[in-house]
Amino acid sequence: MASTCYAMTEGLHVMLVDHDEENAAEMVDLLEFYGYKVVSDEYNDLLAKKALKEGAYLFVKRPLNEEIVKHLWQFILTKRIQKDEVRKESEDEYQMNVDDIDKDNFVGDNEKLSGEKNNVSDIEEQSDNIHEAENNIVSNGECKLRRKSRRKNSKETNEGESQNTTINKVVRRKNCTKWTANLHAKFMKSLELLGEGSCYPKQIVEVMNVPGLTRMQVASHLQKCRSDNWRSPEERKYNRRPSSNTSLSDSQQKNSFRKFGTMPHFQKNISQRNSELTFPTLHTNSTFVSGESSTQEPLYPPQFHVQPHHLNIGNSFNNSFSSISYNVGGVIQQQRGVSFETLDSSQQLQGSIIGSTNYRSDLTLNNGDRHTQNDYNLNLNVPHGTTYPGNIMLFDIDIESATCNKLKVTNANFQ
DNA sequence: GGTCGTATCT
DNA sequence: AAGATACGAC
Repeated sequence: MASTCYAMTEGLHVMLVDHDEENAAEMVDLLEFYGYKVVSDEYNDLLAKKALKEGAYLFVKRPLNEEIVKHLWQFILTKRIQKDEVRKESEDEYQMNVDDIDKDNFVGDNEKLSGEKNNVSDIEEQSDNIHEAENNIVSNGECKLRRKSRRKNSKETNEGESQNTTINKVVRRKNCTKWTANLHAKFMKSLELLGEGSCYPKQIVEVMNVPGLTRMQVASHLQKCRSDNWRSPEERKYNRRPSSNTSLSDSQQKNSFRKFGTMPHFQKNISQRNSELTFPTLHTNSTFVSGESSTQEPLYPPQFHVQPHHLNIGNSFNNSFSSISYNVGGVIQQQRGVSFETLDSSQQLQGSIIGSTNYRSDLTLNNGDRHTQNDYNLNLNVPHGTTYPGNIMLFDIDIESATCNKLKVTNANFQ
């Protein structure tokens, strides 16, 4: 690789989709020369605006100028640095709170956290989602250890060997997950999919397929919903509920027997909320480099429309997407375990070629032999005998982390 | 040892 | 009061 910027572009996985195979091949060559994978198509100001608004890092007019390609990484890196700084600030704030609480009790744990922070600051190798996930994992792990430790100490206390276990009683609360209407809608839809009697937190987490969202968080939310003690932020804003008569009192809960896998009984506004899950649609050809969405924004799936022959291009990025499997010409069916992105895409974009990326922890989404656990799936579902005008999008995909779902890529429709 | 539902905490 | 955590049960 002759480029001096190769060191900077090497870690950036960019995906190119173009209807013009020949042109795409050239672009691939050029971008690969600089360590990317890429594309381009018609330039459109409105589309550019929307793409940028939707989180694209850069909207590039075709043909790609070599200088732009050469320095493409700077746009991505700038965004990443900005996001990293914001994240670091919030983490510092969080760390201050933790220090206030823990001071002397959890020196070891704080050191552990500091280690995490060092990793977090490494923007070349890490991304937001994986950080959230890791933080959760660490947090949960610590929680479990604390719990076991407390149980053990409790046991010891009962046996008269230890007298003071309060040192382990310090609780470090992690940052709260904001259950937005959108996230809740996803949650509710997963409940619908799983069905009455099968609504278990673990399954819900898997179906929701939201990176960083933990089973415990879902369980907590499920508890709130089952007792009808959760309202969307909008509802909270406009009508404050008088002290609850609707939810079960503690004594009532104690007296009732455990019901496993039950679905929350309240279903209001589900359809309305579901509408928030529809994805932005563009009706022009496009070329853009995708960015990442913030954690609080709706999780739009990466979607793209390609011609079947783009799979040839796909082969060109096979090498760099070794963990990605392709499912060509398949029909997306509603089935347990399939993420909503796929379901919604199939429902909304019938007859279209749909590509979506999904990060799943342990569920198999397609029949691809190359699918392995903890991999990304890239499904290109292409109706047979259909041709489409071209479209080009650039995805910034970090294979080493769970960034895929955070990519907010505006899909485009071609008629 | 993992997950569940419920109780309790912040 | 939302969301995290603790905890006993399975």
